[in-house]
Amino acid sequence: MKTKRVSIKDIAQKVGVSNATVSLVLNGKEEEGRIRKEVAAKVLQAAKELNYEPNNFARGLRMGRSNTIGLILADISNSFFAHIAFYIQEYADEYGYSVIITNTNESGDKMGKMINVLKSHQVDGFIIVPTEDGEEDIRELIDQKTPVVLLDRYFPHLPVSHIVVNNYHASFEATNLLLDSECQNIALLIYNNKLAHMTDREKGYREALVKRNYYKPELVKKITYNTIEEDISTAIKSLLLEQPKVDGIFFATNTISAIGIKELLKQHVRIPEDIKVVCFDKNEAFDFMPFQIPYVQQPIQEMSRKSVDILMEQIKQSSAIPTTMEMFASMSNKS
Amino acid sequence: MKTKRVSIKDIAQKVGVSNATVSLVLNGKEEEGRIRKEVAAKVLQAAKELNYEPNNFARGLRMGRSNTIGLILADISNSFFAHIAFYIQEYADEYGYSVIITNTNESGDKMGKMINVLKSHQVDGFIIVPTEDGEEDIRELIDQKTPVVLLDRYFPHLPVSHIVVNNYHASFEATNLLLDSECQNIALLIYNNKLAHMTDREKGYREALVKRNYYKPELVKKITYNTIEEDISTAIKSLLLEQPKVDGIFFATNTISAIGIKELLKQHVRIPEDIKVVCFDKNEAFDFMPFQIPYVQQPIQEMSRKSVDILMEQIKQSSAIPTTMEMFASMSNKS
DNA sequence: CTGAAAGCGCTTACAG
DNA sequence: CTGAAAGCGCTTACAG
Repeated sequence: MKTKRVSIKDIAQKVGVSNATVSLVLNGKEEEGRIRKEVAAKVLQAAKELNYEPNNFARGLRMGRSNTIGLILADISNSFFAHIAFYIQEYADEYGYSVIITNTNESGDKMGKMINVLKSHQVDGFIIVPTEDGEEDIRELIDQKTPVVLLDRYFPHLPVSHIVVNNYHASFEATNLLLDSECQNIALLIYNNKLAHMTDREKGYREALVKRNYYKPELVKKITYNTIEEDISTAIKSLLLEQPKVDGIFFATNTISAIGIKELLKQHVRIPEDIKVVCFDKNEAFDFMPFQIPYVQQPIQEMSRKSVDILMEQIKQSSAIPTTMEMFASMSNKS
Repeated sequence: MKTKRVSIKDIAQKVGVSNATVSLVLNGKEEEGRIRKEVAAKVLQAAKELNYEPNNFARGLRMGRSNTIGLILADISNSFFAHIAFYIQEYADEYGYSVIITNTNESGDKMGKMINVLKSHQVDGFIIVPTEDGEEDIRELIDQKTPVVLLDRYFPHLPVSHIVVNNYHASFEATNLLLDSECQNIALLIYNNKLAHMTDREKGYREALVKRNYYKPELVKKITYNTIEEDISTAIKSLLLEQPKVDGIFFATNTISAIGIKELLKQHVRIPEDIKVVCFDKNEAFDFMPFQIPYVQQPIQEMSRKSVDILMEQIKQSSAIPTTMEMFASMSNKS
């Protein structure tokens, strides 16, 4: 059994003042409440002695705010998102906010559920990496005027703040990198997924190739998240049979690249001699390769910070216009 | 501005019953409160129509429970811990609990701070991967009778539930694996850290070697977390100068192994021809190596589940005796 | 079978 | 400069 909580009342009794005075002092509003310095000191002293800890429930109930934000990630075990979680927590802390992190595993059902869980915890706002079929859930949040910022992914028709990289541009650059190294038959492995950040990536790839007349639709392989291993294996095998030979591959995500490169090695493809490779996002494993793998480097830290900043903005002034930030990624080999 | 919240009172008014009735129905206590079926149906109907969402603050304030547990990790960007977070969230959900995840980055100061943050959120209990200097903070929690379960690490003199693998045994086995492959000069890279799980690992290594008269203290290299890159690089370089030549290395953690292997490759050491390697915990990068790396495989999923089970036990029956579980890790190459 | 009422701990407008 | 009091939304013992 927890020992009985110490409440403001206990402090008030001990010092011999009213609850109001204690509350004012504890919240650093002595000025405003014009409390005498000595009284304030006594209160603080007593609070420390009694080991007082505020009850956030009572406070939240009264104030209608929780000083907590909900972070909904699509896959917490992906290092890209794990780092995002890490930074967001850091920055939120600077605002005096804590973060409840939850995970959807790319399931739309779970996203709806997580939103409800977090709502019932009275979070003041959301930072969400939405799932493919999550548009309706996000729309509901907006309708309810809940502060929300989307991160990494967005829905083009939804008036909601979002922080993303310019995926089109990043993919265009990544593809150009392959073109510049003399590749002519460049494949793309990408999720079979309607989210705009994904279609933007495909578009960047396509336009870079079209521009040089190298675009071949049959070299675009779509991967389904739930059957990722098999799909990638099948895709790679089929690409290796193509004529003329595939000499470059652009992997459109972190996870796809990890599995894809593994499969290439398994098929005894030499990188980069046989096939050159470019990836979206870094994978830790790249460090261990005997060859260098260029990748699109998203500014994770800045994205995290901005998403917190914008959310705080929205929480403060409740009528905020959606703010959108598109950041530019850099290529790992040029920095 | 958020649209005004729908409260129990609104439902009560709409249906024409009292708050009590609504509350009973909403909590599935119609039986207990012997509410008429029709009334219950009406209430549920109205709740749905009004889009009612319970206010957890009011509930928590009233009940003195939050149905939330606090998870404090030492390093959320380490995939070992990221997976733990993932599973704990899953299992907690089965109990109807949500999880607030926070991160200490191995800093004891931050751990104390996080405990306070979570307390102020009225979590019902803690699952903690403690930092080296966190013993006092944990002791305080115990003194306050707060339900707490330590995970992955523990303090031998603290009467507190903990779930760990038998680190001694796992390291003993790992070292034996090297011995069985004819290694005679086996080095250890391990954190310079007094936590029992670390010293147990060193002990397992040492005793396996002592038993065969191969123990050489100079082959044990201590790494400091904050200067990990330099320390490992220095350690590896110095090991490569040893005579007789080092022919095996045991890396005592996930992160150490990742950086250590990177350094070995950089020094053009061939694995396993020149030096055989065994690691504690899997690193994703291992999949990409042209060689197999045996590693100690902790039962992450079971550890996560047990830690939730035990915490729930403690939360329910508040006087619970500390429960300790020591699980056995397996070697990756034997399963 | 259902309602009226108390109270969880806090903050804040108001009165003095 | 400080206190008394209301009220946030819920649950639950009690009365009927």
